[in-house]
Amino acid sequence: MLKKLIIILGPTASGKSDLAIKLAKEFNGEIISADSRQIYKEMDIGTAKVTKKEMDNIPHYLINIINPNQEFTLAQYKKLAVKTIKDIQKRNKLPFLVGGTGLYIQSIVDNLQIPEVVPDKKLRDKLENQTNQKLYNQLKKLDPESLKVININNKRRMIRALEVCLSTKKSFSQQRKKGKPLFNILQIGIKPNKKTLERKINQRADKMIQAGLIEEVKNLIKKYGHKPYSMSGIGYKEIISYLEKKISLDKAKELIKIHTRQYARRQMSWFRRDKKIKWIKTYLEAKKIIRDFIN
RNA sequence: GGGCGGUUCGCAUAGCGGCAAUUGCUCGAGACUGUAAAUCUCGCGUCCUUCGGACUUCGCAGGUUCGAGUCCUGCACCGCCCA
Repeated sequence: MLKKLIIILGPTASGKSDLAIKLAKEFNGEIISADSRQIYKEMDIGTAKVTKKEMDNIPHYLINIINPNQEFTLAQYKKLAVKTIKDIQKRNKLPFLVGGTGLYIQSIVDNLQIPEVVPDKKLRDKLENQTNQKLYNQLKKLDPESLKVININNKRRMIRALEVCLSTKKSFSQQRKKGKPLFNILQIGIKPNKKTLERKINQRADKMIQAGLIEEVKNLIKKYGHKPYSMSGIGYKEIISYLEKKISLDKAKELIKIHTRQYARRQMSWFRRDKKIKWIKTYLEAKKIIRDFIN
């Protein structure tokens, strides 16, 4: 008998965190974050982390787990998340996986079998210097199937596919498999209407600036420089451009809003694929679905 | 009042006689298994089921031409300079 897991997902700024906290209070739950940016310590304002106070004594996991100059991967996330969820279940609490990183969520929902090939920096650098056409030709030989899913212009993903092929001597596409379900899962999605979401996104961006996003970015640059991958997130890259005097503050704000909107769109296009998601509008709807699910 | 320069798909931009018209952004749709807030693809005048075809477009009104976004004339609006 699989143990139960509730997933709360939705586009950025849709109110997932608030909803999840309320639900966790209601159902004796604890929260595991599924957010690829909130894993970083010291990146609080720009990633819209909930504050200690907002957490309202509900334990939150997988937030603030690594430094901004460290690397983090899907495979690590999956291991940590599964372990954390099981741990919560062992203590007879209801785990709530909450976030907007579609791939992270899918790794749990579909129990993705991630090829155990650790990123090989040297190989990646070497491949990085080759032309896309060359990488494409090589992939065509080693794993033609993968080209159905990877475009010739997508160097990053061609490199990963080659990395897996070369290291395992097997094709990458053969190894992208789903495992047996790990949990009995209920997926709840928040789908705000477009106008509302756009308004919330804009308001949140302005609030971030007021709350000291610029200071946060300055401090991060001082400690880690502006090169780490963590600084490529929305809200950070734009403020960096502003601090480097490439754009005005108004322009930076505008770009943050645009990029966030585009991100929300990409998230929705990811979520739309999963027909198991139950889309809701209100807390009460969510509460009812969960009640039915756990009884 | 005079002299230039401009007016092209939401915004910006190309176009100097064969064009439904370039490019970037926005916007819309989509892909996604160890970087995923990343990376990448497609679409974007209207209509037709398609390779494709039909129709309407480049400030407005005329003109030249087989053919005009492109040349000519007039008008309107915007920008800069001289008064």
